[in-house]
Amino acid sequence: MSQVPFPRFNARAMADDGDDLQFCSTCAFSHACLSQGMDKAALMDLHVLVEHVGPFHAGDRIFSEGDAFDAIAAVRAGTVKTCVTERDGHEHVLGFHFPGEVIGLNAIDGHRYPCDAVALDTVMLCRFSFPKMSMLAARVPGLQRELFRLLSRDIGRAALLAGDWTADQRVAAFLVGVSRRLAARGFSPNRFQLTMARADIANYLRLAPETVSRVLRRMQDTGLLAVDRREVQLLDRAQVDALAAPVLRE
Amino acid sequence: MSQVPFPRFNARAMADDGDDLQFCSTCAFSHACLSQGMDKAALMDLHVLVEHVGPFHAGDRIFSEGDAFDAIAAVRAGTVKTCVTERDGHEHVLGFHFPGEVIGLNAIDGHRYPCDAVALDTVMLCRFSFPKMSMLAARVPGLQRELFRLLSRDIGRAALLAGDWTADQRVAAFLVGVSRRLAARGFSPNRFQLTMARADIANYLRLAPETVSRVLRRMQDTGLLAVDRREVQLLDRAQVDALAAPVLRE
DNA sequence: CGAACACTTGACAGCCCTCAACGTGAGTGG
DNA sequence: CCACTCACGTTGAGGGCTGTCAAGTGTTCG
Repeated sequence: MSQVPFPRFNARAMADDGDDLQFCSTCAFSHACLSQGMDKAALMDLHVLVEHVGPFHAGDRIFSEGDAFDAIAAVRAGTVKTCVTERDGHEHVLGFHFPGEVIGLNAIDGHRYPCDAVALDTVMLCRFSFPKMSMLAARVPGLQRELFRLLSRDIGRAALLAGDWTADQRVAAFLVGVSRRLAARGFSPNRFQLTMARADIANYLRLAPETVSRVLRRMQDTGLLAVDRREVQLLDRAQVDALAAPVLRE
Repeated sequence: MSQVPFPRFNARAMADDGDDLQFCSTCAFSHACLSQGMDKAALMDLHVLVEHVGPFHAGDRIFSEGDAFDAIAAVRAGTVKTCVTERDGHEHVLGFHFPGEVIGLNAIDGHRYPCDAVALDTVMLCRFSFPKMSMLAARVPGLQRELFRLLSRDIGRAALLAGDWTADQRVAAFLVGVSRRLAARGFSPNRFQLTMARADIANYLRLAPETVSRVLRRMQDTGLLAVDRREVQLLDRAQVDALAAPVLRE
């Protein structure tokens, strides 16, 4: 759990990046970058803005609550957990962030990060200076739209788990959510590895770890899925979807 | 519960508006409008953008889930409830919006309103065309910053009630929140009228109406507050604050 | 005055948390 | 190769908070 500063641009890391175009296609800003409306000069400006940082390793702190905010970041590889720590030391998991997703948006108001971000495995990031990005957004309507859209979407997402759902509905919604987000990156939607511990899942869903265990056991016994340690296989996708539907509002 | 379209600018209503400057000082965009950095021409542009709409009356629908999104609105007077209706007809209250606060921000992503907005009493609004406001924001850095800030803040707010708090903590946090927001508009922080029904409060807090009743009764019995129908008086502010503190992260 | 509605109060049950013990797999050192 | 350790996960028993159901009270409005 070593403290790692949010490092600046690392020339060595970038040299290893491989195909930048392919990278962009999975990035949260791909819509903005690749939209036909955006002129070449602006696109170049955005790419110059990017700083590739990492790797972070499991347990590394990417930023901490209270740190001065000056950048948002897109996850390029790995999984990031965002959480807050109560005064009594108890931790609240706010969310998990997979490749292509953006962290730090909730820090714009307040100019400080309102939560910690922790790497769950080996994480690579693309860092964007927010002041610079704001200036660019003023010149590039497509980028401004994209930022507004990402921010707006997170408002709705945060409200999803606020309902008074049962433990089964919550777990099902979590699994469906992970499945969809991984599938969007080309992974198998019905068989995947969870990168986070049971305790993290439980904490995120506002359940006890024991309850998550019991729900997974019950779902396995009824043939909805197969679980082997952190590998999950959705056997009866229709049933799981049906359980998750009210939570996801479908 | 009559269906009312989101009306266009009403010249008669505006004629009754009184002091526009005072109005602006309580508006969510006052920071943007009154900031010294904003040039006169841009300020005028923003004012021209405003359409005063209303009045809406208790039960009137301001917009409905699925309506095409083209405007956000600042509440000028009254209280607005935002909510979604499940397939089974059950309603989920997402939030209450007091004068000076903005509704519609969560509609930017998706281009449709993701929830209903209902007037709880007599409501007056200031309507801003979002496409026009975006264009203006590109020219006026202060306005773009303000929009980013409002969006970012709502992400954090939505996550507040997602924790696994007790009924007492939830009710206390609700009362403290209302108190602060009303106080910011110049009302008494320790004695105020709730504009929403118990059922709406309970629904918003994910509790049963009976539980809200019981908690209020208990708090009254222990001297924390006095309740008379919808009038609430905070008698032991320190205790109520202490109960609400973990929910509000203080 | 009566009806509709909002709110309150009480009894009971159910879901999930807490506490405790046990099982399992990965890493380590002998 | 095996024993040990430790973190993680699972399983079981019991209790508390809150939801549900039901009935009663008070207020507003026609």
